[in-house]
Amino acid sequence: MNYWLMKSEPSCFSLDDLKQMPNMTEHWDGVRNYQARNLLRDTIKVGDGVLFYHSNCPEPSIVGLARVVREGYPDHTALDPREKHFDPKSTDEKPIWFMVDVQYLSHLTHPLSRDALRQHPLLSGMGVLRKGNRLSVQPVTVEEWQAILAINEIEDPL
DNA sequence: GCCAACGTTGGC
DNA sequence: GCCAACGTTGGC
Repeated sequence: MNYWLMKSEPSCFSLDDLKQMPNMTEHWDGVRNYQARNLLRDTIKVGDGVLFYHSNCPEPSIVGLARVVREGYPDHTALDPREKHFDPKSTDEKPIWFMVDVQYLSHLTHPLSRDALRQHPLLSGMGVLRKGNRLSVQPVTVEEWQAILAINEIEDPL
């Protein structure tokens, strides 16, 4: 069991959007960074926990929880020329980019802003706070996961 | 909108 | 293989 933080711009795809999908599930497509790709393809497993992070918005925050319900498979949006994230180097035979499916679990009653994370002794070291960190999928420790659950007074949903 | 940090590209 | 130029990310 591993834990991950996934970033999304709420103007593009928010936690509410995920909740409103059929089965509250959506594929996490469009990642075009090799380090994140490797995680999506090789490391992230069904049942892993996901912290849903809103980036590039007035108050960037961890806003909710999700879980992985399908493991790495080719990102079809890389194969479609009409798609924004189309990549001509990726093919059906040799896909370059991968995605997983994530399912909505819950909103946090106390979303955690960057300031809130910085002020918490167990969360101030989180990767998402590091300067220049642009990884859109990044690992979270079990301590960080549990601290966030404790702050929100919720049982581990996984 | 600004700009720093980072990844990628491509000429050499 | 180096490195400058460029595009993107993302906090502020």
